[in-house]
Amino acid sequence: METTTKDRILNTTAELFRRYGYTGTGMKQIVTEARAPFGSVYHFFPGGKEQLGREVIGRSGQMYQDLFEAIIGAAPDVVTGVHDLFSGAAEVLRQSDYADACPIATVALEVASTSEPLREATAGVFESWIAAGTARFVMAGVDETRARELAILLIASLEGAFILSRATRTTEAMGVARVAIEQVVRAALPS
Amino acid sequence: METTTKDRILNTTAELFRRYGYTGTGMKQIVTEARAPFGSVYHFFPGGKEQLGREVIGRSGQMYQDLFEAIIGAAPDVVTGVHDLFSGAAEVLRQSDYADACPIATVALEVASTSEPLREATAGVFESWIAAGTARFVMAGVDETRARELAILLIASLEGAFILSRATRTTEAMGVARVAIEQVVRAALPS
DNA sequence: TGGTAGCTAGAGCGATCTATCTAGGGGTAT
DNA sequence: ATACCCCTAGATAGATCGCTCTAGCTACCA
Repeated sequence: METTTKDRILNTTAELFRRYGYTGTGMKQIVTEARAPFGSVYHFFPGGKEQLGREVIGRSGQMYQDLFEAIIGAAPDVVTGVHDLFSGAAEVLRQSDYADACPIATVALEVASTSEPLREATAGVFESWIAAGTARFVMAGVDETRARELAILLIASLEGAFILSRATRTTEAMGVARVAIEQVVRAALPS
Repeated sequence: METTTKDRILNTTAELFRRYGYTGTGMKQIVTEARAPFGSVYHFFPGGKEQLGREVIGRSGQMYQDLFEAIIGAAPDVVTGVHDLFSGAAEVLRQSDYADACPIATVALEVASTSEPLREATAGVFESWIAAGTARFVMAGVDETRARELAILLIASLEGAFILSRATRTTEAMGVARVAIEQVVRAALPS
């Protein structure tokens, strides 16, 4: 696992973006942390920091989508799945001393008005998360339109709870969001 | 209005933070945009960028809280107030070409793991927003514990919807969050 | 009129930023 | 062995970062 230099660069950059954001993460910092030679970064990513950013955003987005689907897939029903999702997020926050939250949100807010390619990359991730969530709710018997609304609400609440939790160093918001979304989802399921 | 140099610096910095974040905003950029001499920034804020950041966070937090209270205060009931709040946010997003969202969220995510004083400043803002929201729901007849949960859920959903809206350049998430929170609040009110 | 405080004004310092450059190592194919 | 290519390696350029410094302007008071 992670034997190649390129993989080390991608993984390290993803972790640094999650904690310090896009502008807050330097190329020097990336190569140092990844134990990679400086020249290798521009060999693998000739488009520079922006190209590296695009690939990291896409990769992190896919990895988190896989994680979401694994968590919800392992649960006996979709309400329990939602519960496990928020509980898992709270657990990661606590274990990382409130450093590791969503790998996309920070970058998304930073680049929304500065880099159109990066903004599109974050939008693509959110769209695919929404699509995945919609599919899961449809599978549980919710009609398409309502399913998409539930998916958007779930993701928005999760992201918002991440912000409040990281700022206050508390999982209170994550717990509140969990209970609320559980109830909304339960009410939307066919009886 | 905004006659003094100090006020111009504070207002300009607040606007730049909202669009480009904390690390993405430079001191040179601030003085240029504010048409202020460079020395004045360090005259008024001897603590440098961090002190300026703290004051801007506190000020923006207070201004937005006043705005929230004005919007909700002008509404005939609290559900309509919630409606107007989300609608207003969507309107500002559209009018600013999805540049102007929450002035605190971007900075909060950026500094959470890099500057403890700034992190505390953002936490203080969120706490006071939660307190204000809680008070409003209590006034509408909701018991204290549930009122705080509603306030947290409201703020988290709003912040999350800001992220999705800015990234996708759509107000869909803001609309979905609006309807959902309206219903949750309505259900929590005494009948 | 001279002194003082508050603010303006911007040159410039050291550090750090992203990115480019050249040079060389190491494996594979011929 | 030789040629070739992928990748390593890091010095360094040029711009920008936050910040410090000195000097001067303006208004008010003695």
